[in-house]
Amino acid sequence: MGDRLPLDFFLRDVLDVAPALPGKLLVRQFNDGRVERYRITEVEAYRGVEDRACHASKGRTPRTEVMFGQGGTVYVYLIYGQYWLLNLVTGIEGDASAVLIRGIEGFPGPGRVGRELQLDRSFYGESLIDSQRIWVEDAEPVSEIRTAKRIGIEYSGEWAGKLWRFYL
DNA sequence: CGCAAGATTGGC
DNA sequence: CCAATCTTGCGT
Repeated sequence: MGDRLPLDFFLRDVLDVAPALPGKLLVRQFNDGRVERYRITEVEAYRGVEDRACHASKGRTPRTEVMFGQGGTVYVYLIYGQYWLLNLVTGIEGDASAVLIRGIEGFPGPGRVGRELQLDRSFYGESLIDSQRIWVEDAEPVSEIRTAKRIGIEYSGEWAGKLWRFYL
């Protein structure tokens, strides 16, 4: 079992943080005290106000507010009225970047991740450094990280072509 | 205030 | 292919 990833891990460019996440352990302590560790298998980087695929490109709104703050926090949002998608905010204040957790071992797909982890709006802004219910732990380095285009953002023009998806 | 679209999933 | 289900940003 590794150590919890410290604040410094998240205070870097999202393009440095995202590829470092596959293989690491996403840890969740549920209400009944049960602790589960899930190996992260797939993520995507969303890089600030310039990245048209990033929600922060809409500007600072109640929804994107947390992304504009310092990294090391959780950004969750409900999509299609059904799934809570989990993002880890990265960078220094103002970077407005985050990593979408697209898959964990046994639960591929961002919607499935949120369902397995029983996420809801109360996780918005949660600190990955202090939280007693969700955090990330270090693990053995993985051999190879693959890259691909991000999924479901065809509307974002040139940004749709970036190889900002990272997976095992 | 109304409305269309959404970083998805599962079923037909 | 398409419905589910509801929040959000934007236009009127």
